[in-house]
Amino acid sequence: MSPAATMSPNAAKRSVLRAADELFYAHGISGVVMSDIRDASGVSMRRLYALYPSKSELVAAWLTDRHDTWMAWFASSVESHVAGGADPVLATFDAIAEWVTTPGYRGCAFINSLAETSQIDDSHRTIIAAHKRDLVEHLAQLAARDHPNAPSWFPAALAVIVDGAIVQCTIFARTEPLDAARSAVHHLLETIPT
Amino acid sequence: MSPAATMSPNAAKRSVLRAADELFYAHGISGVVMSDIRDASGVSMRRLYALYPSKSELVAAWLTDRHDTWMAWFASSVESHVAGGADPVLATFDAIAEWVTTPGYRGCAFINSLAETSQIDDSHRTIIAAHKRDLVEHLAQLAARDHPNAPSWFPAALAVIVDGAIVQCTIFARTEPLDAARSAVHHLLETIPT
DNA sequence: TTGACAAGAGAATGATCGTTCTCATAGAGT
DNA sequence: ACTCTATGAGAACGATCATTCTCTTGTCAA
Repeated sequence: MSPAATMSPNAAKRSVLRAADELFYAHGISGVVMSDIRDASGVSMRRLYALYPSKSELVAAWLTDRHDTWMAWFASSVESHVAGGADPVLATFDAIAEWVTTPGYRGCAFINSLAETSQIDDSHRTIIAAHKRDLVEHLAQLAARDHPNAPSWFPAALAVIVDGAIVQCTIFARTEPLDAARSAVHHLLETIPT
Repeated sequence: MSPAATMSPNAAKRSVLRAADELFYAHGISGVVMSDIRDASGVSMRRLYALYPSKSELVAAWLTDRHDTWMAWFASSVESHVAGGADPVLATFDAIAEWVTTPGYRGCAFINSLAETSQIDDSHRTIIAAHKRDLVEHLAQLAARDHPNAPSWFPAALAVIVDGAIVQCTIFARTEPLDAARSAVHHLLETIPT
Protein backbone atom coordinates (compact mmCIF):
# COMPACT_ATOMS: atom_id res chain seq x y z
CA MET A 1 0.00 0.00 0.00
CA SER A 2 0.91 3.64 -0.12
CA PRO A 3 3.08 5.62 2.34
CA ALA A 4 2.13 3.93 5.56
CA ALA A 5 4.02 6.57 7.44
CA THR A 6 1.06 8.83 6.86
CA MET A 7 -1.37 6.22 8.16
CA SER A 8 -3.04 6.96 11.46
CA PRO A 9 -2.70 4.27 14.10
CA ASN A 10 -6.29 3.21 13.50
CA ALA A 11 -5.87 3.12 9.76
CA ALA A 12 -2.74 1.00 10.15
CA LYS A 13 -4.59 -1.40 12.42
CA ARG A 14 -7.48 -1.67 9.99
CA SER A 15 -5.12 -2.28 7.10
CA VAL A 16 -3.29 -5.03 9.01
CA LEU A 17 -6.53 -6.70 10.04
CA ARG A 18 -7.83 -6.62 6.49
CA ALA A 19 -4.63 -8.20 5.19
CA ALA A 20 -4.69 -10.75 7.99
CA ASP A 21 -8.24 -11.77 7.13
CA GLU A 22 -7.55 -12.23 3.44
CA LEU A 23 -4.33 -14.12 3.98
CA PHE A 24 -5.09 -16.26 7.02
CA TYR A 25 -8.46 -17.29 5.63
CA ALA A 26 -7.06 -18.20 2.23
CA HIS A 27 -3.82 -19.88 3.26
CA GLY A 28 -4.21 -20.85 6.89
CA ILE A 29 -2.14 -19.55 9.78
CA SER A 30 1.01 -21.50 9.02
CA GLY A 31 0.72 -20.57 5.36
CA VAL A 32 1.15 -16.87 6.06
CA VAL A 33 4.41 -15.30 7.18
CA MET A 34 4.71 -11.94 8.84
CA SER A 35 6.30 -10.35 5.80
CA ASP A 36 3.23 -11.35 3.77
CA ILE A 37 1.16 -9.30 6.20
CA ARG A 38 3.59 -6.42 5.81
CA ASP A 39 3.47 -6.60 2.03
CA ALA A 40 -0.34 -6.81 1.87
CA SER A 41 -1.01 -4.13 4.45
CA GLY A 42 1.77 -1.67 3.65
CA VAL A 43 2.60 -1.49 7.34
CA SER A 44 6.28 -1.90 8.10
CA MET A 45 7.65 -4.69 10.29
CA ARG A 46 8.51 -2.25 13.00
CA ARG A 47 5.03 -0.82 13.15
CA LEU A 48 3.41 -4.22 12.73
CA TYR A 49 5.20 -5.49 15.83
CA ALA A 50 4.36 -2.27 17.66
CA LEU A 51 0.68 -2.92 16.94
CA TYR A 52 0.74 -6.69 17.61
CA PRO A 53 3.74 -7.91 19.60
CA SER A 54 3.68 -11.40 18.09
CA LYS A 55 2.10 -13.44 15.34
CA SER A 56 0.04 -15.23 17.97
CA GLU A 57 -1.49 -11.95 19.14
CA LEU A 58 -2.19 -10.94 15.58
CA VAL A 59 -3.99 -14.23 15.05
CA ALA A 60 -6.05 -13.61 18.18
CA ALA A 61 -6.94 -10.12 16.97
CA TRP A 62 -7.86 -11.53 13.58
CA LEU A 63 -10.15 -14.20 15.08
CA THR A 64 -11.85 -11.65 17.30
CA ASP A 65 -12.35 -9.28 14.39
CA ARG A 66 -13.61 -12.05 12.14
CA HIS A 67 -16.09 -13.15 14.75
CA ASP A 68 -17.62 -9.68 14.85
CA THR A 69 -17.62 -9.28 11.10
CA TRP A 70 -18.97 -12.71 10.31
CA MET A 71 -21.74 -12.66 12.90
CA ALA A 72 -22.86 -9.24 11.73
CA TRP A 73 -22.90 -10.41 8.13
CA PHE A 74 -24.74 -13.59 9.03
CA ALA A 75 -27.38 -11.85 11.11
CA SER A 76 -28.08 -9.29 8.44
CA SER A 77 -28.16 -11.85 5.65
CA VAL A 78 -30.64 -13.97 7.59
CA GLU A 79 -32.81 -10.93 8.29
CA SER A 80 -32.90 -9.94 4.65
CA HIS A 81 -34.17 -13.41 3.74
CA VAL A 82 -36.70 -13.27 6.55
CA ALA A 83 -37.86 -9.93 5.20
CA GLY A 84 -38.43 -11.75 1.89
CA GLY A 85 -40.81 -14.10 3.65
CA ALA A 86 -38.56 -17.00 4.65
CA ASP A 87 -38.87 -18.86 7.93
CA PRO A 88 -36.11 -17.57 10.24
CA VAL A 89 -34.62 -21.04 10.62
CA LEU A 90 -34.62 -21.85 6.92
CA ALA A 91 -33.27 -18.38 6.16
CA THR A 92 -30.12 -19.61 7.87
CA PHE A 93 -29.57 -21.94 4.94
CA ASP A 94 -30.15 -19.18 2.44
CA ALA A 95 -27.44 -17.15 4.14
CA ILE A 96 -25.02 -20.08 4.23
CA ALA A 97 -25.81 -20.81 0.59
CA GLU A 98 -24.70 -17.32 -0.33
CA TRP A 99 -21.53 -17.79 1.60
CA VAL A 100 -20.44 -21.18 0.28
CA THR A 101 -20.87 -20.02 -3.30
CA THR A 102 -18.69 -16.98 -2.77
CA PRO A 103 -15.43 -17.26 -4.76
CA GLY A 104 -12.62 -18.01 -2.36
CA TYR A 105 -14.90 -19.83 0.09
CA ARG A 106 -12.73 -22.10 2.20
CA GLY A 107 -14.99 -23.19 5.05
CA CYS A 108 -15.26 -21.82 8.55
CA ALA A 109 -12.19 -19.87 9.63
CA PHE A 110 -12.68 -20.99 13.22
CA ILE A 111 -12.95 -24.69 12.46
CA ASN A 112 -9.95 -24.38 10.16
CA SER A 113 -7.86 -22.54 12.71
CA LEU A 114 -8.67 -25.06 15.41
CA ALA A 115 -7.24 -27.76 13.17
CA GLU A 116 -3.87 -25.99 13.04
CA THR A 117 -2.99 -27.35 16.45
CA SER A 118 0.65 -26.40 16.39
CA GLN A 119 -0.16 -22.79 15.54
CA ILE A 120 -2.68 -21.95 18.23
CA ASP A 121 -2.87 -21.81 21.99
CA ASP A 122 -5.62 -21.69 24.58
CA SER A 123 -6.33 -18.00 24.01
CA HIS A 124 -7.25 -18.82 20.42
CA ARG A 125 -9.26 -21.87 21.43
CA THR A 126 -11.27 -19.68 23.78
CA ILE A 127 -12.17 -17.28 20.99
CA ILE A 128 -13.10 -20.15 18.71
CA ALA A 129 -15.38 -21.79 21.28
CA ALA A 130 -16.97 -18.42 22.05
CA HIS A 131 -17.70 -17.92 18.37
CA LYS A 132 -19.52 -21.22 18.12
CA ARG A 133 -21.35 -20.57 21.37
CA ASP A 134 -22.59 -17.26 19.98
CA LEU A 135 -23.66 -18.96 16.78
CA VAL A 136 -25.64 -21.61 18.69
CA GLU A 137 -27.21 -18.84 20.75
CA HIS A 138 -28.14 -16.87 17.66
CA LEU A 139 -29.68 -19.93 16.03
CA ALA A 140 -31.64 -20.62 19.20
CA GLN A 141 -33.13 -17.14 19.09
CA LEU A 142 -34.00 -17.55 15.43
CA ALA A 143 -35.73 -20.84 16.20
CA ALA A 144 -37.57 -19.37 19.17
CA ARG A 145 -39.18 -16.71 16.97
CA ASP A 146 -41.44 -18.98 14.91
CA HIS A 147 -41.07 -22.25 16.80
CA PRO A 148 -41.30 -21.46 20.48
CA ASN A 149 -42.27 -25.03 21.35
CA ALA A 150 -39.48 -26.79 19.52
CA PRO A 151 -37.83 -29.56 21.53
CA SER A 152 -34.94 -28.51 23.70
CA TRP A 153 -32.44 -30.34 21.49
CA PHE A 154 -33.49 -28.38 18.42
CA PRO A 155 -31.15 -25.36 18.56
CA ALA A 156 -28.07 -27.45 19.28
CA ALA A 157 -29.01 -29.85 16.51
CA LEU A 158 -29.49 -26.95 14.14
CA ALA A 159 -26.00 -25.70 14.94
CA VAL A 160 -24.57 -29.16 14.35
CA ILE A 161 -26.30 -29.34 10.98
CA VAL A 162 -25.11 -25.89 9.96
CA ASP A 163 -21.50 -26.69 10.86
CA GLY A 164 -21.70 -30.06 9.14
CA ALA A 165 -22.97 -28.42 5.99
CA ILE A 166 -20.24 -25.79 6.07
CA VAL A 167 -17.60 -28.49 6.41
CA GLN A 168 -18.99 -30.81 3.75
CA CYS A 169 -19.48 -28.02 1.25
CA THR A 170 -15.78 -27.31 1.71
CA ILE A 171 -14.69 -30.92 1.30
CA PHE A 172 -16.81 -31.64 -1.75
CA ALA A 173 -16.69 -28.13 -3.20
CA ARG A 174 -20.40 -28.39 -3.95
CA THR A 175 -23.67 -27.24 -2.41
CA GLU A 176 -25.47 -30.61 -2.34
CA PRO A 177 -24.70 -31.21 1.35
CA LEU A 178 -26.27 -27.88 2.15
CA ASP A 179 -29.38 -28.79 0.19
CA ALA A 180 -29.69 -32.08 2.05
CA ALA A 181 -29.23 -30.25 5.34
CA ARG A 182 -31.93 -27.80 4.43
CA SER A 183 -34.31 -30.61 3.49
CA ALA A 184 -33.69 -32.30 6.82
CA VAL A 185 -34.34 -29.10 8.76
CA HIS A 186 -37.41 -28.38 6.67
CA HIS A 187 -38.73 -31.81 7.55
CA LEU A 188 -37.87 -31.25 11.20
CA LEU A 189 -39.76 -27.96 11.27
CA GLU A 190 -42.85 -29.61 9.83
CA THR A 191 -42.93 -32.44 12.34
CA ILE A 192 -42.05 -30.56 15.49
CA PRO A 193 -44.45 -28.89 17.94
CA THR A 194 -44.91 -25.25 16.96
CA MET B 1 12.29 -48.27 18.74
CA SER B 2 14.77 -51.12 18.83
CA PRO B 3 17.43 -51.98 16.22
CA ALA B 4 15.65 -50.92 13.11
CA ALA B 5 18.42 -52.45 11.07
CA THR B 6 16.82 -55.80 11.76
CA MET B 7 13.36 -54.60 10.71
CA SER B 8 11.94 -56.08 7.55
CA PRO B 9 10.81 -53.58 4.95
CA ASN B 10 7.19 -54.25 5.85
CA ALA B 11 7.82 -53.89 9.55
CA ALA B 12 9.60 -50.59 8.94
CA LYS B 13 6.69 -49.34 6.88
CA ARG B 14 4.21 -50.36 9.55
CA SER B 15 6.25 -48.69 12.24
CA VAL B 16 6.48 -45.46 10.26
CA LEU B 17 2.78 -45.45 9.53
CA ARG B 18 1.96 -46.06 13.16
CA ALA B 19 4.19 -43.17 14.25
CA ALA B 20 2.74 -40.97 11.52
CA ASP B 21 -0.78 -41.67 12.70
CA GLU B 22 -0.07 -40.86 16.31
CA LEU B 23 1.88 -37.72 15.56
CA PHE B 24 -0.02 -36.23 12.64
CA TYR B 25 -3.35 -36.80 14.34
CA ALA B 26 -2.23 -35.29 17.63
CA HIS B 27 -0.21 -32.32 16.35
CA GLY B 28 -1.34 -31.73 12.78
CA ILE B 29 0.83 -32.00 9.69
CA SER B 30 2.81 -28.81 10.20
CA GLY B 31 3.32 -29.69 13.87
CA VAL B 32 5.30 -32.81 13.07
CA VAL B 33 8.81 -32.75 11.64
CA MET B 34 10.46 -35.63 9.88
CA SER B 35 12.83 -36.28 12.75
CA ASP B 36 9.84 -36.76 15.05
CA ILE B 37 8.73 -39.57 12.76
CA ARG B 38 12.22 -41.01 12.88
CA ASP B 39 12.36 -40.84 16.67
CA ALA B 40 8.90 -42.36 17.17
CA SER B 41 9.31 -45.12 14.60
CA GLY B 42 12.95 -46.02 15.11
CA VAL B 43 13.45 -45.89 11.35
CA SER B 44 16.47 -43.86 10.29
CA MET B 45 16.23 -40.81 8.06
CA ARG B 46 17.90 -42.65 5.24
CA ARG B 47 15.42 -45.50 5.35
CA LEU B 48 12.48 -43.20 5.95
CA TYR B 49 13.24 -41.33 2.74
CA ALA B 50 13.81 -44.61 0.92
CA LEU B 51 10.30 -45.68 1.98
CA TYR B 52 8.57 -42.31 1.37
CA PRO B 53 10.50 -39.90 -0.86
CA SER B 54 8.99 -36.78 0.73
CA LYS B 55 6.89 -35.62 3.65
CA SER B 56 4.04 -35.02 1.25
CA GLU B 57 4.07 -38.66 0.14
CA LEU B 58 4.22 -39.81 3.73
CA VAL B 59 1.17 -37.69 4.49
CA ALA B 60 -0.66 -39.24 1.53
CA ALA B 61 0.25 -42.74 2.74
CA TRP B 62 -0.91 -41.83 6.23
CA LEU B 63 -4.28 -40.53 5.02
CA THR B 64 -4.84 -43.62 2.90
CA ASP B 65 -3.93 -45.89 5.78
CA ARG B 66 -6.10 -43.97 8.21
CA HIS B 67 -9.04 -44.16 5.85
CA ASP B 68 -8.82 -47.96 5.80
CA THR B 69 -8.30 -48.24 9.54
CA TRP B 70 -11.00 -45.78 10.53
CA MET B 71 -13.65 -47.11 8.21
CA ALA B 72 -12.99 -50.66 9.38
CA TRP B 73 -13.23 -49.56 13.00
CA PHE B 74 -16.38 -47.58 12.35
CA ALA B 75 -18.14 -50.38 10.48
CA SER B 76 -17.33 -52.93 13.14
CA SER B 77 -18.31 -50.63 15.99
CA VAL B 78 -21.65 -49.91 14.32
CA GLU B 79 -22.26 -53.62 13.76
CA SER B 80 -21.55 -54.45 17.35
CA HIS B 81 -24.16 -51.93 18.46
CA VAL B 82 -26.60 -53.26 15.90
CA ALA B 83 -25.99 -56.74 17.26
CA GLY B 84 -27.01 -55.31 20.64
CA GLY B 85 -30.36 -54.35 19.16
CA ALA B 86 -29.77 -50.77 18.02
CA ASP B 87 -31.18 -49.32 14.84
CA PRO B 88 -28.36 -49.26 12.27
CA VAL B 89 -28.67 -45.51 11.84
CA LEU B 90 -28.71 -44.73 15.54
CA ALA B 91 -25.85 -47.16 16.10
CA THR B 92 -23.80 -44.67 14.13
CA PHE B 93 -24.09 -42.28 17.04
CA ASP B 94 -23.12 -44.95 19.52
CA ALA B 95 -19.95 -45.55 17.55
CA ILE B 96 -19.15 -41.85 17.30
CA ALA B 97 -19.86 -41.46 21.02
CA GLU B 98 -17.18 -44.06 21.76
CA TRP B 99 -14.77 -42.21 19.55
CA VAL B 100 -15.24 -38.68 20.84
CA THR B 101 -14.78 -39.83 24.43
CA THR B 102 -11.51 -41.55 23.63
CA PRO B 103 -8.58 -39.78 25.31
CA GLY B 104 -6.63 -37.88 22.68
CA TYR B 105 -9.70 -37.36 20.50
CA ARG B 106 -9.03 -34.41 18.26
CA GLY B 107 -11.76 -34.49 15.65
CA CYS B 108 -11.70 -35.92 12.16
CA ALA B 109 -8.18 -36.28 10.76
CA PHE B 110 -9.44 -35.59 7.26
CA ILE B 111 -11.30 -32.41 8.12
CA ASN B 112 -8.29 -31.26 10.13
CA SER B 113 -5.83 -32.00 7.35
CA LEU B 114 -7.94 -30.18 4.80
CA ALA B 115 -7.70 -27.08 6.96
CA GLU B 116 -3.90 -27.10 6.74
CA THR B 117 -4.04 -25.57 3.29
CA SER B 118 -0.39 -24.76 3.01
CA GLN B 119 0.62 -28.32 3.86
CA ILE B 120 -1.47 -30.28 1.38
CA ASP B 121 -1.92 -30.56 -2.35
CA ASP B 122 -4.53 -31.99 -4.69
CA SER B 123 -3.43 -35.56 -4.14
CA HIS B 124 -4.29 -35.20 -0.47
CA ARG B 125 -7.55 -33.43 -1.21
CA THR B 126 -8.55 -36.33 -3.43
CA ILE B 127 -8.00 -38.83 -0.62
CA ILE B 128 -9.93 -36.65 1.81
CA ALA B 129 -12.92 -36.28 -0.52
CA ALA B 130 -12.88 -40.02 -1.22
CA HIS B 131 -12.96 -40.72 2.51
CA LYS B 132 -16.06 -38.61 2.99
CA ARG B 133 -17.67 -40.09 -0.10
CA ASP B 134 -17.14 -43.56 1.31
CA LEU B 135 -18.58 -42.47 4.64
CA VAL B 136 -21.71 -41.07 2.99
CA GLU B 137 -22.01 -44.30 1.02
CA HIS B 138 -21.67 -46.41 4.14
CA LEU B 139 -24.28 -44.35 5.97
CA ALA B 140 -26.61 -44.70 2.99
CA GLN B 141 -26.33 -48.48 3.17
CA LEU B 142 -26.95 -48.43 6.91
CA ALA B 143 -30.06 -46.31 6.37
CA ALA B 144 -31.29 -48.53 3.56
CA ARG B 145 -31.30 -51.57 5.83
CA ASP B 146 -34.14 -50.55 8.11
CA HIS B 147 -35.47 -47.50 6.29
CA PRO B 148 -35.65 -48.41 2.61
CA ASN B 149 -38.21 -45.69 1.92
CA ALA B 150 -36.38 -42.80 3.53
CA PRO B 151 -36.37 -39.62 1.45
CA SER B 152 -33.52 -39.27 -0.99
CA TRP B 153 -31.94 -36.48 1.02
CA PHE B 154 -31.70 -38.61 4.14
CA PRO B 155 -28.27 -40.26 3.71
CA ALA B 156 -26.56 -37.00 2.77
CA ALA B 157 -28.24 -35.22 5.67
CA LEU B 158 -27.11 -37.98 8.01
CA ALA B 159 -23.53 -37.53 6.85
CA VAL B 160 -23.79 -33.77 7.40
CA ILE B 161 -25.10 -34.33 10.91
CA VAL B 162 -22.38 -36.82 11.74
CA ASP B 163 -19.63 -34.50 10.52
CA GLY B 164 -21.18 -31.55 12.33
CA ALA B 165 -21.28 -33.52 15.56
CA ILE B 166 -17.67 -34.61 15.17
CA VAL B 167 -16.60 -31.02 14.65
CA GLN B 168 -18.64 -29.52 17.47
CA CYS B 169 -17.57 -32.17 19.95
CA THR B 170 -14.02 -31.13 19.14
CA ILE B 171 -14.68 -27.42 19.53
CA PHE B 172 -16.60 -27.67 22.77
CA ALA B 173 -14.76 -30.71 24.12
CA ARG B 174 -18.10 -32.14 25.23
CA THR B 175 -20.60 -34.70 23.96
CA GLU B 176 -23.75 -32.52 24.11
CA PRO B 177 -23.65 -31.71 20.39
CA LEU B 178 -23.61 -35.42 19.66
CA ASP B 179 -26.61 -35.98 21.92
CA ALA B 180 -28.55 -33.23 20.19
CA ALA B 181 -27.60 -34.72 16.81
CA ARG B 182 -28.80 -38.13 17.91
CA SER B 183 -32.09 -36.69 19.12
CA ALA B 184 -32.62 -34.98 15.79
CA VAL B 185 -31.91 -38.16 13.85
CA HIS B 186 -34.11 -40.15 16.19
CA HIS B 187 -36.93 -37.73 15.51
CA LEU B 188 -36.24 -37.90 11.78
CA LEU B 189 -36.41 -41.70 11.81
CA GLU B 190 -39.77 -41.62 13.55
CA THR B 191 -41.34 -39.21 11.11
CA ILE B 192 -39.99 -40.54 7.88
CA PRO B 193 -41.57 -43.20 5.60
CA THR B 194 -40.24 -46.63 6.52
C1' DT C 1 38.56 -64.00 7.02
C1' DT C 2 37.56 -60.71 3.49
C1' DG C 3 35.21 -57.67 0.45
C1' DA C 4 31.06 -55.43 -0.91
C1' DC C 5 26.95 -53.63 -0.07
C1' DA C 6 22.83 -52.12 2.82
C1' DA C 7 21.74 -49.43 6.52
C1' DG C 8 22.29 -46.43 10.78
C1' DA C 9 23.76 -42.19 13.15
C1' DG C 10 23.55 -37.90 12.75
C1' DA C 11 26.00 -33.71 10.74
C1' DA C 12 25.62 -30.62 6.79
C1' DT C 13 22.94 -27.86 3.59
C1' DG C 14 20.06 -24.47 2.02
C1' DA C 15 15.58 -22.53 2.74
C1' DT C 16 12.20 -20.35 5.51
C1' DC C 17 10.46 -17.79 9.46
C1' DG C 18 9.49 -14.99 13.68
C1' DT C 19 11.53 -11.32 15.67
C1' DT C 20 14.89 -7.62 16.38
C1' DC C 21 18.22 -4.27 15.02
C1' DT C 22 20.58 -0.55 12.27
C1' DC C 23 20.54 3.26 9.62
C1' DA C 24 18.56 7.02 7.44
C1' DT C 25 14.81 10.35 7.21
C1' DA C 26 10.70 13.20 8.04
C1' DG C 27 8.30 16.05 11.04
C1' DA C 28 7.22 18.49 15.63
C1' DG C 29 8.55 21.65 18.76
C1' DT C 30 12.02 25.02 19.79
C1' DA D 1 17.75 25.79 11.01
C1' DC D 2 18.27 22.14 14.84
C1' DT D 3 17.56 18.59 17.91
C1' DC D 4 14.38 14.69 19.30
C1' DT D 5 11.39 11.31 18.37
C1' DA D 6 8.85 8.11 15.55
C1' DT D 7 9.01 5.53 11.59
C1' DG D 8 10.17 3.04 7.28
C1' DA D 9 13.21 -0.01 4.69
C1' DG D 10 15.01 -3.95 4.98
C1' DA D 11 19.24 -6.51 6.69
C1' DA D 12 20.53 -9.44 10.46
C1' DC D 13 19.86 -13.08 13.85
C1' DG D 14 18.90 -17.43 15.66
C1' DA D 15 15.56 -21.22 15.13
C1' DT D 16 13.60 -24.71 12.69
C1' DC D 17 12.87 -27.79 8.85
C1' DA D 18 12.95 -30.93 4.71
C1' DT D 19 16.25 -33.25 2.51
C1' DT D 20 20.91 -35.05 1.46
C1' DC D 21 25.49 -36.50 2.49
C1' DT D 22 29.40 -38.67 4.98
C1' DC D 23 31.29 -41.82 7.67
C1' DT D 24 30.88 -46.08 9.95
C1' DT D 25 29.26 -50.61 10.97
C1' DG D 26 26.90 -55.03 10.60
C1' DT D 27 25.91 -58.85 7.52
C1' DC D 28 26.55 -62.22 4.32
C1' DA D 29 28.59 -64.84 0.27
C1' DA D 30 32.74 -66.76 -0.98
